[in-house]
Amino acid sequence: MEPVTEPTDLLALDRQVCFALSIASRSVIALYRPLLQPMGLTHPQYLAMLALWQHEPLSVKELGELLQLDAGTLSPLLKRLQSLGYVNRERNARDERSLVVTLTPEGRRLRAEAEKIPPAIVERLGMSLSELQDLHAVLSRVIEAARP
Amino acid sequence: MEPVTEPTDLLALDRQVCFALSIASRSVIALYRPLLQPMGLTHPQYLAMLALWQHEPLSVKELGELLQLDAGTLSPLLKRLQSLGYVNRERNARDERSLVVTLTPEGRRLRAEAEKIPPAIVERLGMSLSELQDLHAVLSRVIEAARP
DNA sequence: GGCTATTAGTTGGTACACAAAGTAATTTAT
DNA sequence: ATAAATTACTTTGTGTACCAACTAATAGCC
Repeated sequence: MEPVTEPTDLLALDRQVCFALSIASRSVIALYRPLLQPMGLTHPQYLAMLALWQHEPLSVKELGELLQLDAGTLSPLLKRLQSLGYVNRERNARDERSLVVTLTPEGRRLRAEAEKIPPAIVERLGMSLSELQDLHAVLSRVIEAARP
Repeated sequence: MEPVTEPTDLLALDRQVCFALSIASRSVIALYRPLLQPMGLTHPQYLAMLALWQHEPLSVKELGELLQLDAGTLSPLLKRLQSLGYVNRERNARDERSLVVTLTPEGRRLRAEAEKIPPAIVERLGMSLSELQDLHAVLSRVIEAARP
């Protein structure tokens, strides 16, 4: 019987970048889970909060551009953030189609808590900052390269 | 008004590795979508097929270890692969708890089609092989570092 | 001004991903 | 040999992701 995986096997699972990307993404998100749980946030919700802490107020459309998510994903996510008491959702008086998403005082307060997270993750990963910067740089290249 | 994002802002969206990881993963998967669609596969299903082409037969447990997915995710995914006619699912005669997942002739045939995908993706990304290898290496480090 | 096209969000459908509860088969410990 | 613990998988519930269809509001065009 010939070897199942030849040296040149293009389809070998362990050499697929897309496979490594999926697993790395899920693995790192899993590290956030216990840290986010006390705030009641999922990882995508945390990313939305990051965007709001930095750029509030934001419309659903703007948030979608920042997070590269479509409105169909964000719409229910924002409702959950609202029912958690972290954001307000109201129509834009100048353009009733548009939704203005803002932070509640509670949502703003959460920022101080959230600031503990990045260092905790870096510590948990135990990778050097320069390596993480490298990673960030390559990922940015990939994101740019994959842009439609 | 003070600048929204200070140079040292730990929470700036665009410097979060987890954010770049999520988007890169979703962006790359999006490149696969049009290539997988003719075969009727989603990206997670494609990864399961990769694992099977390389290691068939596999139990749900083994597949879960390879793909780092739990049985609750794989169970319905495999049923869909079965209804597509690509895999068989039958109980292991030696241990009735265990499911033996094998490829159908149709599933095995699909491999030839699938071999066109990796080069097409690499071409579409337009990144050098060495850069992709770097990426794969860093991602492997991250996956290892994040292991529980 | 009124018709058309575009835009912003919402809703519903499919498919993960993960946690937790449930089931049936097998191991282990007594 | 049997009760208890473990294991492999299934099922259910929640929350994304993405697509497509839909609604309502605005912008463009004549």
